[in-house]
Amino acid sequence: MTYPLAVATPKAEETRERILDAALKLFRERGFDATTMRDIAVAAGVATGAAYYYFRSKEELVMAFYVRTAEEARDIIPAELERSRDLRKRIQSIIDLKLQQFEQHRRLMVALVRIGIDPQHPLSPFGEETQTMRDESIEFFRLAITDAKPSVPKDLAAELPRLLWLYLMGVILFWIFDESRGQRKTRVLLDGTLDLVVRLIQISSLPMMGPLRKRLLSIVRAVDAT
Amino acid sequence: MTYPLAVATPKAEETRERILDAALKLFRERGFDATTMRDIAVAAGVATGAAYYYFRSKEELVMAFYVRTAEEARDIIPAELERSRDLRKRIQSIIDLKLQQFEQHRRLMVALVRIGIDPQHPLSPFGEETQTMRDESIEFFRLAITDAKPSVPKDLAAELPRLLWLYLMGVILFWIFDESRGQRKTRVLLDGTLDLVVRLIQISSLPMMGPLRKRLLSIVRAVDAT
DNA sequence: GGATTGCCCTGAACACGTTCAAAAATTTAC
DNA sequence: GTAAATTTTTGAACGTGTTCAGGGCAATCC
Repeated sequence: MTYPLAVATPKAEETRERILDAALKLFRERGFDATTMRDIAVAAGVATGAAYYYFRSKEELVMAFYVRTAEEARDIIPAELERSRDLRKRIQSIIDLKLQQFEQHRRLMVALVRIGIDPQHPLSPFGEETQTMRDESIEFFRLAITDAKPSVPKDLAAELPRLLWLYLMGVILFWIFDESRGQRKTRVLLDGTLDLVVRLIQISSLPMMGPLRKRLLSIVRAVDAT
Repeated sequence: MTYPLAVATPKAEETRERILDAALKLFRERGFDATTMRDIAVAAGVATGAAYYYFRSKEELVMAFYVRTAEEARDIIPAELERSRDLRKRIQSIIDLKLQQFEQHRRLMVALVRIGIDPQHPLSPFGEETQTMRDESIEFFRLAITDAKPSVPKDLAAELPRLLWLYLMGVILFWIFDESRGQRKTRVLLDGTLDLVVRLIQISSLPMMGPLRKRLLSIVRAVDAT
């Protein structure tokens, strides 16, 4: 594979950025499907095949946007988590940031989902290639629940970050397809389920709920095992 | 649109079946992506564009398979539900049948998911065009919970079928991408979560859980509202 | 039985994502 | 400073899903 993971020269980096920017601009204006690779090439002032030197596919251009947001989040989220110990607020702040980052390109995300839903695809958020990004994301949730109020039972704390990440994926998915004005439904869903999540964590901490919690955890672990 | 929803003559019906059968055979042998419309046409003994008289797209050929299974289920499921009053068994029997129907074409379902995940797409299971099928599927779950043991609280009974259908979609999704031997992980997930689902229904019936249940229901209703 | 209508099917043509051999530009080696 | 090697860029060509103007063919009408 001659695909450059790291771009060598500054000039190449500039070309790469120009192509990506042109692509995102057109995607936002006309949508993913209506934008052709030829359009992008013209807008970026390069030949038709140029984009394929930097990106493996049209879809990878969308993925590059996703990577950008992840890089941004790297600094913002830890700082944000410092601002409160409240479990609900912390979880919400992570989700809010993600949604905010995607806001400009909500429609575009459909294209990402179409890829992402297939774990065989190199760019899937569940696949191998994105593991680092995924782990980083999960780590944010681990950070969010440590020393939070209410506190999380120890056995649950091990698996909860992964579950919350899955919850985030679900919320994002819902949001992408939420055509209600200003995506109000997502707001409702988020408000409601966040309460529910925190409530369930509290309830599952009760002594009587030990068996139920253990059952849930054993499912998660069994399913997780490779 | 000149697309025929109902095929007129027996000859046309035969051609349609020949194209669909050829397509499914090739999909199963080589996979969805590796099979071209030209391959299908040759295998069915028709011209390249012929399939487009009966199916709007390559993807719709997969959808036609899905419709077939739904038609089969129409007779089987009600009979199956008669065999037991046990809530868990009833829910499981619906899910088991669906998975069994898809078994031969598990890999192919990835293509369906890629479409289905976008509610804008005419063939999405969440879209308008599939509403009848979806409603029918939800109706099976309503049938499953009526007069079942344990019994379901009345307010929950109104929304539960839809939630269970969503649960079914989730299990199918997991199963499609479950590459463990014989999809054992799905078995584990199903066993575990079915218990959990029934348990949660029981717990939510306790008087102390009224508020929590009401909260959950209000979320579901709010999100559901158009 | 000829004309008309409408269903069924054809296959060339189109637009697209993608590939690739080769050219151009740049960097490295001496 | 020139030659060699490497990186970057080109644009024609390929294979794909899909479209569409048209052609046969059977049923219906007069």
